[in-house]
Amino acid sequence: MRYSHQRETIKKVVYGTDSHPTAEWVFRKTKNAIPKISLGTVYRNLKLLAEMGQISVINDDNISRYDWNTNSHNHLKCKQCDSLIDIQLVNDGLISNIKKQFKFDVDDVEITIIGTCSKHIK
Amino acid sequence: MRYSHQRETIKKVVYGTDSHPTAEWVFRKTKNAIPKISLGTVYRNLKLLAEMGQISVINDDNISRYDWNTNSHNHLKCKQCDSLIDIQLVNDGLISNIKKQFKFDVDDVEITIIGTCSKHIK
DNA sequence: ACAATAACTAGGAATTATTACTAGATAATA
DNA sequence: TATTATCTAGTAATAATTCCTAGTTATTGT
Repeated sequence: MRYSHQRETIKKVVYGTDSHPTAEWVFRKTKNAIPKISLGTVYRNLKLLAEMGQISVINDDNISRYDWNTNSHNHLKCKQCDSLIDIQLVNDGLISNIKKQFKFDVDDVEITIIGTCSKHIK
Repeated sequence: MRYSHQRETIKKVVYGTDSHPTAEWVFRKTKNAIPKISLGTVYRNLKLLAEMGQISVINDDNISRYDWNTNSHNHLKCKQCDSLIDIQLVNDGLISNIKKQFKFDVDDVEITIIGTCSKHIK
């Protein structure tokens, strides 16, 4: 893998936000630094960065969002403002339980709590 | 809402499988009964059935899959065979914990366990 | 420093999943 | 059974993403 200015910039953009941005958002943001960058380049490099384990991909309502936080963690998703908030739930026992109960080898546990965040509870 | 033969057939197709099928799969299956049915009709009716709470929609790797089981439940997702298996995890306390800790009103808890199912563990 | 070259990019075309549109068909109703 | 509002087939449009290609750039050996 060769160094690329585009890829480094894209990575910095993703690392610079907690908003779990879409490819489109990363594209617009990266354009500030590299006006001639193309959307395809953004997609290709987001994919590469994910494959290298430098960012992670979140599947949200059939569109991909990206996250600098590659540690296993969970999300609160607010239906009002569509924001994703990182949280850390402890699943001690859950994984070994699943393994025993279903003979299923667990790689990751994805938990998304859907609801209304504090800003939108009236 | 008027009765429609197409919609009833689509509903039966979804209710007839545990495989969490895609729209495309439902389309092909429904064609056996109604050869002239169109893909758009399948999509429209899957959406209507979901809005009426008669089926539920699962977001899997940026494509929608449908489920007759509308009770809140969780999934084991096997990376090898791409199958989704229904499971029921008890989250006693989790919801009230989230509510207290984050002032977040919980509607639903989505849990997907990613890994390898018994068929593919060697 | 320079040439060779493999990897990378911009730009646009292609693909995939899904939704929108419209003229004609059909279920409900009176 | 005539009316009408809803539904369908077929097709066009849209959105997110990937693919393709000629030209550009980082790297490596000289």
